[in-house]
This record gives sequence, C-alpha cells and structure tokens, in this order.
Amino acid sequence: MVLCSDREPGPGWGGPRTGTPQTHSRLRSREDPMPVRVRFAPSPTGYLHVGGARTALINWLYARRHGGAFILRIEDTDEARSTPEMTQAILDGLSWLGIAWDEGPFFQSGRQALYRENANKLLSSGHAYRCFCSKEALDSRRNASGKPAEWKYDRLCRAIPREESDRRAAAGEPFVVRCDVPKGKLAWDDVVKGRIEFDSSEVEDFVLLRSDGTPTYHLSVVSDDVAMGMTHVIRGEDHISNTPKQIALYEGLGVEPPVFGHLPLILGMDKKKLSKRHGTVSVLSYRDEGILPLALFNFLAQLGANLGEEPFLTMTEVIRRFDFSALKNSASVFDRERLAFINAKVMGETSPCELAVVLRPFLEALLPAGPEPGEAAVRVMATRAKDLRELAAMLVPFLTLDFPLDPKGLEKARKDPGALAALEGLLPRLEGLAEDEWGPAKLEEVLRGHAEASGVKAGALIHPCRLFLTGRTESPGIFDVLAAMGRPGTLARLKRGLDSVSAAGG
RNA sequence: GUCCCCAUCGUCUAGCCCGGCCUAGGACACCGGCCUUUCACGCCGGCGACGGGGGUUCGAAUCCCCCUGGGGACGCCA
Repeated sequence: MVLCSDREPGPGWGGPRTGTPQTHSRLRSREDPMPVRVRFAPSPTGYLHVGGARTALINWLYARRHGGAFILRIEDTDEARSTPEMTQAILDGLSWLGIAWDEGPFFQSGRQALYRENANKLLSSGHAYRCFCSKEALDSRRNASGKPAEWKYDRLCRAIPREESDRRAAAGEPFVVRCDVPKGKLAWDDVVKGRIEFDSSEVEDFVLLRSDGTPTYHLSVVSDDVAMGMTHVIRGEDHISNTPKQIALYEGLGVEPPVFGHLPLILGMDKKKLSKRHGTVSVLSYRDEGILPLALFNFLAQLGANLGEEPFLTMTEVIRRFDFSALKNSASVFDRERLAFINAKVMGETSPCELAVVLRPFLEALLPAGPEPGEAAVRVMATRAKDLRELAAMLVPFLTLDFPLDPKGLEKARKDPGALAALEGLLPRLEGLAEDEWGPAKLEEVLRGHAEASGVKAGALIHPCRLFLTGRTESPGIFDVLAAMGRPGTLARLKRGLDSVSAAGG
C-alpha cells in the first residue's frame, strides 16, 4: 500500500469506515431532546442505483448534520428476489461513495419473531383482524363490483366475532391478518412536501401477515422503525401512499410516528423515472467508468437541492450546508453532462498522489503489471482528463514505449521532412542538458532556440514532438510534458517516433 | 379509473413562504470571440424559461381557483 507522501488533503472523500456498530450517545440537551436516528432500508433485489444512493446520502447527511445515527437495514424478506450478491453490491456502493453507516447492517430475515409479536399485539388490541377470504373470493367480488380498478377490500371479515375467528383459526382454516384502518384522516407534516392528508376511505384494510404467517412490508418496516427508534423516515416519493397505512400501524401500536419526508424522484433525460433503459443507473458502474466518488457524491447532493453556487464542495461543507429546507419538492433529471463537468473539476482539485492510488485499477486494465506512473506525469496529464479512465489512457505513453501514434498526426508529420530533420537535430542538444536543467523553462528556451537556428517555426517542432511523446495530437503544454517525461524517456520516445516515421514512410 | 405529488431557460437551479428591488439571476450543454504550440481550462459575449386561463391587487413568477401537462401509488412485492 503506497501512502500519499504529501500531506495535501485534497477535496477528499473521508475514507468509509463501515460496519462498525457503535453505541450512539444519548446525550440530551434542551434544544435537541431526541438524538436523530435515520435509516436507509434498501431491498437487495438489485444494484444500488443512483436514486437509492441519493436517498441514503440525504439520510446520512441529516444524521451527520445533527450528530445522529445513520442505520443500514437490508429488507430481504422477499426471499425469492433477494440475493447476498446484491446486498454486497449495495454495501460496496455506499462505501465507495463514502457513506458510512453507524449501525447495522441489520437483516429483516432474522427478525420474524418481532413482526409476529406485533401482529398478535394488533390482533388482540383490535387494531387488526383475521381475514378468511380466499384469493378467488376476493377476485370475484372485485370483478362483480363494476369498477375492479377502484375496488378495495370490503372488510367483510371485520364483522366476524372474536370467538368465531379464534375457532376457525384453531381449526386450521387459512387466513391473513389485516389492519383495521381507523375512520377519519390519516395525515402528517412531510418535511419536504408539507402537509399531506389521506381520507381513510381511500386506504384499504391491508394485509399484515400472509396466509403462510410471514409479514408484509408495512408490518416489518414499522416494527423495525419502532424497534430501532427511528426519529425520521426519509425515503422516496413513491412511498407517499404507503405512509397513511404505516401511520395507522403506529397508532394501532400506540407509538408516536416518526417525522416523515418524501424525496422527489430522479428522472432520466426523457423525464421518465430513471431505469435501465436510460443507461447507467448503478452507482458502481460510475466507479468503473472512472468517476470519482466525491464527484457523484456532490452531483447527488446537489440534485434537487440548493447548496450554493460552487460546482462542488467537500463532504464536510456539504454536511454543513445541508438541510431539508434546501430540498426542492419537484423531480429532477439526472444529467450526465453535469456529472462529467463536476468530475473534471474534482479531478483538478485532487492531489496527484491520491489520483495515482485510485487510478491503479484503470492502469492495470490497460497495462497489466506495468510500472506506476510518476507523480509529475499524473500531475501534468490530470489537467486534461475528465475521468480516471481517460487519465489512465493518457498515462500509458509514460510507462511504455509500446503505444500507438495517432495516424492522422503521423501523416501530417511526414509531410514536413524539414521539421523532422530539425527535430532530429534537437536530440543532441537535449542530450546535452544536465539533469537539473530539465525543466519547462529551459526546455522551451532550447527548443525555441533550436527552431530559430534551424529556420523552422517552433510549432513545426512541437507538433511531432507531442505526437511522439504522447501518441496524440493534443496534450497539455508540451514543455510540461517534456519535463514530466524526463530526459531518458523523452529521448527514447523521440527516437522511436523518428524511426517509425521513416520506416513506415518508406 | 381512483387517490396522491409536482410544474421557472434543453438540463441543474435562484427568486415564491413575507407580492413591487425581476426588462427573471447563476451554472451545465450549445454557438461565437479572446488566450495559445495542440486540446482543454480560463475570460468575454450570444442563444434560452415563469405551461394555459380566470381571479385578488395600483402592481403577480410570487396569493386563490380551474384546466392542461408530467410523475407516483393503487399486491398475501419491497
């Protein structure tokens, strides 16, 4: 493990410290009577996508801002679709982004007893009842209603007396447990949307326990949020219509509901909900494309929020500025161009040393077991690359002599034999430079002087020089490249370039 | 279909809560120009929006209503 020798902190993504459960201090003060406890609760049925990442990020930000705890809970009760690989991918995605959880990850699959216990509690307190209606019976009533799309459970089984219900259950008749949704308004003050109200007539007596005895989503979420002491439930807008149901459960359980907040969705460029067909949605794939975590972090934090005018901020600064009031309440579009812009900015502010570290996998892919690039090379080339993948490609010519020369550039070089001859004449002069003279200023002086002496324009020397050193027709300032390449490296590439021109040129 | 949410440049957004300082500001992208050894960066300039209709008011992007448009949810999925 190579550590950065310079102490330059860079914009840094304070390395993730994950998975270490800590006991959160329950310090109380007058202003903050209850420590903030928030959570991110993904179901491991897919990769961590940018929408989920943003939800996690906002919860994390809020926890950090208020010295609270951020809890990670994996909702893996859908055994058919959940996989350990997806769980790992979610963990990896969060860690890469720099979002560390304070507690967890907890798995719902191991907490069945709690859910069943709460269902029984609800049953005995009369906030839930057994429903013996079969799926077929439900379907036929739905179809007979005339408006099957609007049909809700007709609450027939709510009228069954307790003794009869107990008797039928004991006799082995299959049943589900439904919530007895109370009459009236189910409302809350949403921290991002404002007041939201549902009339209970719009809310069905939903199922809490399936006929196989397993809990449904609403029961397990509320049970866990209560058990884990969540103070705020901040999640995607697609959960708004679940909220009245969950409020009914809190009421049934006799527990004060948490503060709810519903985040606007992230849309694709076509303004439709972001999905696979919009291309990249997985957080990890941005890592693999050479995006820096701090760039995605900033992009996500600033999407649908107003954190200031700067293109990007340090994590600390994002935390300092974040608040629910900074959030917009309308959906926003995921604009890759903007992400690319932010990434380029972040790269420019990241120390060469840090870049060298995160660059390794990309270099490894291009040049297995190749040497590490020098810091000077990274520093110079990073000024033109917009992502790590590009940077790695630009560094290859610094690490090997075996790199292709741009054909268009080669063609152009051949058309000016005079310049090539002059370039050849430059070699001994470069060779004559002392090690400590090998810097941009001196190199420029020598090259320009030689150009004048040879009767060619400086540019005529510079262009083939750039081509031979970098393989490309564009690069950072040539004298900086020359300097970063070093004397032996420069001479070798210049000779190789000159050779290939004459060889291929016939 | 029913319920819920939302609505400023192509995109991200400021302004909206507490009407006038808004001939609506910034940024990304795009188009010019400058700089220059190339390409970027940077700088300068340009293009470009209050969805529509009614109110309220001396005055509305800002307040109210309707319409339209977009999105979401309507499972013994989560």
